[in-house]
Amino acid sequence: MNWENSFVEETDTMPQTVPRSGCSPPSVTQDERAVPTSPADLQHLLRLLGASSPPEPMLHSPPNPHNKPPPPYPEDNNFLDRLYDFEGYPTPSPSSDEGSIPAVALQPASPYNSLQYTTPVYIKEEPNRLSVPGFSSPYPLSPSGSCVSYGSHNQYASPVPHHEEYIDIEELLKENQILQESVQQSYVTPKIEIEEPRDHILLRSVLEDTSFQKRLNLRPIPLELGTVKMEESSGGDELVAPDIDQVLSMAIEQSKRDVDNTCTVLGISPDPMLWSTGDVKSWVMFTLQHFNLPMVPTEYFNMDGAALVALTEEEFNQRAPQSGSTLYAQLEIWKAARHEAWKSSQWTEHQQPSPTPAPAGLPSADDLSDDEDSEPAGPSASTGVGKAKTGSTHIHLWQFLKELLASPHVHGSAIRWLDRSNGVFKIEDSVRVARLWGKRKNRPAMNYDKLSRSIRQYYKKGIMKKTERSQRLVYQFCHPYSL
DNA sequence: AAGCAGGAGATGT
DNA sequence: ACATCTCCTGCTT
Repeated sequence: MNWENSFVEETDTMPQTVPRSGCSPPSVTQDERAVPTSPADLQHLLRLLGASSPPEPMLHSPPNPHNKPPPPYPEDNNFLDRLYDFEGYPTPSPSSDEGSIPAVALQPASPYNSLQYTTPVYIKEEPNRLSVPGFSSPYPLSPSGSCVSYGSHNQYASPVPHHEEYIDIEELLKENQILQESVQQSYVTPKIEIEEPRDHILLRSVLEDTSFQKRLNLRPIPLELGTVKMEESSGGDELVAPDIDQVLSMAIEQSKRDVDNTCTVLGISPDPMLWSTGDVKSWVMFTLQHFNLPMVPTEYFNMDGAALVALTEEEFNQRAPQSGSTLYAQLEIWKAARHEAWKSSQWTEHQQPSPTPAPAGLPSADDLSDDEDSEPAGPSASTGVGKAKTGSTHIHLWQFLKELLASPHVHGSAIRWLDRSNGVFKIEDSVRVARLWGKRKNRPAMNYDKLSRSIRQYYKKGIMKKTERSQRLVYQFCHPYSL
């Protein structure tokens, strides 16, 4: 593995011929974030149920008396910072010309259930709702954890909770596991049927039990999600029976979005069946990083997506003794998410023509998976914060390449430094790099031929130069640009 | 076949 | 105006 490049990106010190984009702090005001207080609790609930949420290790797992999160990734503590920077999260950029979000509204990936967390899970009564993770970002329904602050980005840190309680959610998790198994089964043998709310029975029964609200000192959850409004002071606290369908659909939608966002970050298809060997390795590395699990040699996962999907949990554990179960569980989530995406696409086609992912198990199309940065389909999207759609299309190619280079754990199989100090890098997977670039610039027809033409334009601009010994797919930044 | 080099017009912001 | 994007021809690996 060549992941040892753990330098700190310093794009902000680079010459800014054009303002960087997508890095302005999302000047979020309370009004903008028209999210009801109670859905914050709902988000917690969804996380408990493993609907999909980032691991948020410091928020939901281990009780940390010092309120100081452990370093997310031992090999590269700046990884998350950079990843979030890449996603348009606040980086002190002197020349941000827009307060918008990158086109790919990248959110921390996290299609992840909570099965692997055996430690008690926190549920918090958050006096300051605005800081509840997932709602302090401009992406109302998105991931949770996006704004978790590592390092310097503490302006988005979650406040110290006033009080916390533990609950035992083993039962919920068990239910969730069963639920997932059923979903997985239906993935394996996809049938053309619309059986929407017939499944999830266990989840439904759990959700219908509102006693947890009192038990956990939570605010009641008014699931008038279609007309979500922020009514902070009016405190609509009357108990409303949760609409299970909406909770479920929120959970599923969230799961799909998280998966899709990870796809954007990694440049892979949302359907594991379509993954190439490189995709599989990227996903494995990313997931291990994401869960703070020990790295394993990528050769252990030298297989394509179809082979990966076919692995049993035991086989995962053989390859990665300490993390096989987690990887396996995550893959299950991905499968389920694809299945759900496919199912919903089956009947949204009749409702309204909206671009939906290619059906899982029907890999007729290519794996472009351009659906990831779609606006949050969740209810709170109706409040008009929607600026995530067309974000940082102004980014320069050289900046973009440096972004990729700055996340070797994520993109190391696509592009990596050969000589960091001299700015020499190599594109290992030209197709993927071009695909990522095309997504970022919203240019679906982008390919490496065009991308490389743009790189060549940099020769006479003094941004890049030819390497001494010309090698295929090897380029070199001119001095100040490589810093 | 894939990549490299560079001209030239088109395009989006 | 600028930074690509797109298409192209010819060359190299």
